[in-house]
Amino acid sequence: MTSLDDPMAELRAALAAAAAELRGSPAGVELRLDRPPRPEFGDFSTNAPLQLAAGLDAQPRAVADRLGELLGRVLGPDLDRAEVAGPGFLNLFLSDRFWRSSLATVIAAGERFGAGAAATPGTERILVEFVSANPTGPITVAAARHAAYGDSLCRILAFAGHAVEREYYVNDTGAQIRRFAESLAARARGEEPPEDGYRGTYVAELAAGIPGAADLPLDALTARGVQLMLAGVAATLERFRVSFDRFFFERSLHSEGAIRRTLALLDERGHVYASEGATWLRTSALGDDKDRVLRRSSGELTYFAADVAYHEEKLRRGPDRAIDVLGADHHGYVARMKAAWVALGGEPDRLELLIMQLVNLTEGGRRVQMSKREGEFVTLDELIDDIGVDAARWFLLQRSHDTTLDLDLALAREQSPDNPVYYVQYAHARIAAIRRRAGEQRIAAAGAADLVAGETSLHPSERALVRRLLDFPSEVATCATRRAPHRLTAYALELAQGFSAFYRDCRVVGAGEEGGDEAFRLVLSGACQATLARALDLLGVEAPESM
RNA sequence: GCCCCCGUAGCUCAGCGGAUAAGAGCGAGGGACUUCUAAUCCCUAGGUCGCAGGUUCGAAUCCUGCCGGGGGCGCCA
Repeated sequence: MTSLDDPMAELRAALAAAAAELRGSPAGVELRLDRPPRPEFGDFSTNAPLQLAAGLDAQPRAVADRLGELLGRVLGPDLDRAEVAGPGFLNLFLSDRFWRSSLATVIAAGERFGAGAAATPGTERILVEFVSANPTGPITVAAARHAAYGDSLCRILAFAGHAVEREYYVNDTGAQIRRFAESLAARARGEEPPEDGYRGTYVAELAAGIPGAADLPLDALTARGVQLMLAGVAATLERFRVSFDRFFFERSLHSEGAIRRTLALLDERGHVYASEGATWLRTSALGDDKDRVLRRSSGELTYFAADVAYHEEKLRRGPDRAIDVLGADHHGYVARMKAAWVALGGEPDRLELLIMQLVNLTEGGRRVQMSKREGEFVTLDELIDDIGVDAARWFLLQRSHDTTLDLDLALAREQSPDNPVYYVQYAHARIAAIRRRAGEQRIAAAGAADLVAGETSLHPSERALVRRLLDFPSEVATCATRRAPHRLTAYALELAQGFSAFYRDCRVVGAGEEGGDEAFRLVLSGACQATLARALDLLGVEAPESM
């Protein structure tokens, strides 16, 4: 997106131009345009005078005065007035001409509105690994949160202009897998799984789906079981609108000697030593609180060793950045992986390890129990059957990834305005209804109209709605850089609220007779609908035409 | 023993790379419109931003300590 597609970027540029005139080159200072809490403080406020005053050795309020004048010259009729406030803030009141031409800019940008926001800091090739749940059982609600988060993050990063690769790491070897296979074998023979095995009923069902399972060698049964389980997992994720570019199998690291090569490489670089019969990686030299075992005294490789090799492989593929979305139980693992990454020659900042917090399901305030041990856990399939994909994704995305999330099934099921996802979808559907009512002719006429030339004074609800629309590009950029899809749920809700208020105050179809501007309102509704649809798409939630 | 997350209105939570005067939804109370989808909107009440220090012209936001809640780790995967 160029600044020509983003009215706020143009406004910021105008501010920078005025500041530059005051001071030459405003290098090193961040000139911010904030949204004041109340309309009396204007449409936007800036701390620029405070920032500039220090370098100019002048009173901030005097600087604010002069900046206001300069800005008036740069913005011309777009600026209604500028007021100095507090210690040296400048409150800006934009004119209807600004709102009108801004809407025209948004419409001209079309599909590009809000896209490519990452261009300024630079686009990157980003490898995102998420879910990576062991193929020993169905996707749980905790993993569902990973799926929703990782997928939405990828959508946002891609929309912001990055090249994103989505990857699922499959732990298809090791002790857990062995227990899984043994449980399958037991079920196939009609026996109970071993004490430390997997006891869920799905194991028996899976075993029943493997011809001759009771007589297969354990290796073959393992391969078949993992394959079937993973197919089920992928199908569930597909249903949840989550897809991957690549499933990476841990087994391939063993069979192709990648782990051995990685260990040799680390040894060459002097990061490895032997002690107590085990082989260790000296992670403590790189920020970890102790060294970590790569090969146990028994000769067995650790899970960590495989993961180091996996990251060596990632590093060799040459992405600008790798993001690992990990479970809460992996937080102790962050320091050692980061150390390994650096030992492998990676730049520390190019590996991001994001820790997801847990999900609690509640039902009207009561906690719903989830116990994987007993095989009585809520699966993603069950969650989708209960509340639907849209509600599930929305509620799982609503909170920051690093905070514990309570999902109220009763609320998520509800089809009422109390339920935010329905509220937002309803606003979208309602706009669709208005446009159907208007008909193609009026919409075409509105599209051809000169919005800026409109004479009528805008209703406050119209201005407020345009302003919320203009927030979209920077909101997307923030969501991308802070890896924070949850902010988009808040934005979508605010935009929907803005539309609902506008809808109440302003007749759209046939507005001309009541003093409003039908063309402007049709175009505004359309832009609002498109932006709601885009925000929902980035969250992986559908935007219905009718409800 | 070590580590992570959280503590903001009655409830659920945004905000937390500092900045004028703290936000939303639900719940509570009051009201509007009788429509282009009432699956709506507006107003009111309600907060020592866990506590105590510190940095700063300025802290819910950054730092330190403490208290309370949740969770994790310690050649498991």
